[in-house]
Amino acid sequence: MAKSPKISASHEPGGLIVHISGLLPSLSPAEQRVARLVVADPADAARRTITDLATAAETSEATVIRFCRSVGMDGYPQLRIRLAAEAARRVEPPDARVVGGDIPPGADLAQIIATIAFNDARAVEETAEQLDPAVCEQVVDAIVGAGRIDIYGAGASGFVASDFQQKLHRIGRTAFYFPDVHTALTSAALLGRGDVAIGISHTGTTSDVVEVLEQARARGATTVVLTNFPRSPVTEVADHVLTTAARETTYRSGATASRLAQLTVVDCLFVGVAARNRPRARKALEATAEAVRSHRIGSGRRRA
Amino acid sequence: MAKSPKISASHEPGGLIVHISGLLPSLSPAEQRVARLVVADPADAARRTITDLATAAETSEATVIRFCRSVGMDGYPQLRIRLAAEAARRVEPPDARVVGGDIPPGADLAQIIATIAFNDARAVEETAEQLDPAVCEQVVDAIVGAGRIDIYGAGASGFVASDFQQKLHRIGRTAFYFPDVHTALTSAALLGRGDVAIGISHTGTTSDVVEVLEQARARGATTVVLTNFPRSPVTEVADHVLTTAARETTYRSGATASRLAQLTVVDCLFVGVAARNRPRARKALEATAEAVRSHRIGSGRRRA
DNA sequence: CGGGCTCATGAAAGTAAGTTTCATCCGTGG
DNA sequence: CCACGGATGAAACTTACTTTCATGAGCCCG
Repeated sequence: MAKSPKISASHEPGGLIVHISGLLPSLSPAEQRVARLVVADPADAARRTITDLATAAETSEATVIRFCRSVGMDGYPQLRIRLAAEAARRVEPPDARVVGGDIPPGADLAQIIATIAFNDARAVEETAEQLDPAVCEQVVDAIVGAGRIDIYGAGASGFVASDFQQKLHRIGRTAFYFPDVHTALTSAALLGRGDVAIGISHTGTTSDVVEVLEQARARGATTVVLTNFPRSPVTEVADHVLTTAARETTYRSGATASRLAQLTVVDCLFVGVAARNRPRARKALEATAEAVRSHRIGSGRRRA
Repeated sequence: MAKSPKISASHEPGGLIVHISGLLPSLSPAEQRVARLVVADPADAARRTITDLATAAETSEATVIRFCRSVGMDGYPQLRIRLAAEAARRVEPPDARVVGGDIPPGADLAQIIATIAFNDARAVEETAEQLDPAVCEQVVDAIVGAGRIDIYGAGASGFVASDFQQKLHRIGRTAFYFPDVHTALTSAALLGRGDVAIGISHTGTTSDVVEVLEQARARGATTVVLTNFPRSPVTEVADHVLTTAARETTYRSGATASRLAQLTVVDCLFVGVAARNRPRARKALEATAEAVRSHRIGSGRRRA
């Protein structure tokens, strides 16, 4: 009953391929042919059926099975999935993505997508890393205790401001968003101690936002700003400064990365506020979700 | 005419799991049980035999096969090796961040921030991975050649629609965004061949968006939809389907991750369109940037 | 030089896995 | 109430995988 060696490959966390090529010389000729195919292109081998692989190696299925056993596998299917896993792992992302740089003129869409996504994801991650939880906490405190929350933002930041307003509203906080300076100033004039004014400005230089926060602060409201530039003019009129970390300098991509970063911060604040009063917030969310249900098609799953 | 848009599963470099969770709602109950097992632990699923998996999902082998086909695989073995590859690739962050899960009740803000950022960044990355450049290209073509572009989106998706409109407008494309159904329908009725109608709906079940696209399509316009669920009702009225890959199921975080994913896709399309006519787009961008300069404090530099 | 040995090998039999077919069941809308 | 269409699993079927076994090549020793 003296059978094949069967070198344990189960303790081969990283290198099945290495393992195989290591004991390649100890294999029989026919098995070596199989081994060489496998080592040459693991991913391809994983795709083949045993018969297919046997044919490619100019041998029989039996030999392939023997090969499997020789390298420590139970059988062909096991080898197959191990190979697939192995092959997948060694797909390095060495592709030098342009970090924060411009899209090269000749780029095709696949490249464009990769570059944009990379930068966008990066902006979100880096923003989170540099966000000061202590400041967030203070802002959350202010919002939770506020009688009223006014939110301002012009242009692209206006979307974010509006989003924030909608979120707070959905969990029952009294929040307003003003798209234009005049109504914003009017509203700010009516703020008082205990109220909160939040300004959003990517550059931190939007005069409208500065003016409104100034007004709000003069009335005794707590002022908060969300900007990418921690020393911009707007930070001078803010009690609390929250910053995003988008590197994007050009308007090339319409400042989407900074928008995403802003939305992420807003989301953090929102969840922070909601977490303060979980049951009530949950109930409010459910109620609002219910309200739009009639505009949905089908209650369960969709289509066939 | 009843052309159903193809759900590109063959093209799908990195996100089989994401792809599956996107399709989850469109699957039959028994298939959903299988899908859930697979998504929960791909590596484990890859190890199982079809009979084994069927038993675990309390169903028959036939259903597992149906599931394979539903997600675009040829059969079970193919699914298996793809799963193995997938599982191997995702080098899980050692830090046990809640992926797509809920924020634990006792969480402090630092945790909340980390969790949210992780999920948000993930949504962006995974969306990019599963985006089909070919479809994007077609959409870009349509936009570039369009006489007029109408964009629709309700609720949260409305922000994205509006953002898209603004972006296109800034580079000189004639684009409109309609916040309410009635004006949208009116506008859609005036579309014709060569025009483009773009609908944005996270769930894909927003009846307003479906109606509007239906109308637009009937008038001969090219219809495009951006959704998280590739087999939702809205995809039936779309010539081109673009999908996001946000796993977020609860409304806990106000669907921010899906919003970010949508914005990323919009950004890709925008850059794609702009890249078609670089000089003109650049000039347009500069002109619009100039237009808001007077609302900025300081002429150029900030900080000290 | 040849008998008996080992070992590699593939043909073929055998078993298990995967796939297809089909009858049944269930809910839906006329 | 019936017709219909979709979902589902049992079973037939096909393909893939595994085992068995006979063959034959090399090879050592008589």
